[in-house]
Amino acid sequence: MRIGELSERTGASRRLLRYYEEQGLIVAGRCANGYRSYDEPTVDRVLQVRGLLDAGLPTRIIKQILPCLDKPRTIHFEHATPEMIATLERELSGMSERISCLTRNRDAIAEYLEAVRVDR
Amino acid sequence: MRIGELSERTGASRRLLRYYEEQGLIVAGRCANGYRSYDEPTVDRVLQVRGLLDAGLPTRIIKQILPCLDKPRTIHFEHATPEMIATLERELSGMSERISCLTRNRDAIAEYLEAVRVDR
DNA sequence: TCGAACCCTCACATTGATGTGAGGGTCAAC
DNA sequence: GTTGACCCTCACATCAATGTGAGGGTTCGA
Repeated sequence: MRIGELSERTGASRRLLRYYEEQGLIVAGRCANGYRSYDEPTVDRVLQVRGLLDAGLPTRIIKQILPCLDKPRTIHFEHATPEMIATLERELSGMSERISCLTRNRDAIAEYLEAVRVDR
Repeated sequence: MRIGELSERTGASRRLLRYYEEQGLIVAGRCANGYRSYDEPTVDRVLQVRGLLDAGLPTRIIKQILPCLDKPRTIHFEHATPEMIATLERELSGMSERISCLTRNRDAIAEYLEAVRVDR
């Protein structure tokens, strides 16, 4: 699959896909003519990257933890260095915090909407 | 309270607090000498702003929705214009999506850590 | 009255994630 | 063989959120 199709299927612009590659988040093969070539799993990969980015993780961290998260869920122990684990733990608690904060605020908004709706 | 204390109590740099003010996210009174002066509730306000920012909302949206979210939980109906409600609904679903995405990824990380830990 | 520790504004720098455009190949169809 | 839809690299632009520093007041205690 070339970049155009990947872009369409993931919703990420071509530019962005090149950026992700530059950042080491995805890999692309090259055709004889220089065109990037992607395989099927890359679609999921991109979606996951976008999810993590959206979660507020910077590319540099995503790049680190991505190898642990790919499906099929093979556990890659070779990545499980102590630093890696520490990073994951840090991100894990950061994400949990973010989730609860996000949830709190979402609920507050929902509650507000509820109140406003009832009152109309 | 002056900016230094607010900074310490919220963890936001002085610079950042001035920025938030510039963006209309917080308000500051002024002492006779020109120093900014904050009241107690501003502490919570700043924390909430940081939460929302961290949740991925841009300052421009936060500024819009903040009036609806302040405690004490008075519902300000005057803000409940149709556009406001639409904005809130959009953000609400965006946040929900983000929450589930974040949760998925967090769980994946947790699972991985679990597996690695057990194996040691 | 001096210095430390505050505060102010202004303004330029940076980082991360993107957009956009220039200049230029590739390829398939017509 | 030309056109249109792709692709490439390079590089500059932008936006939000910050940092940083210059240049300069204010307050307060020793």
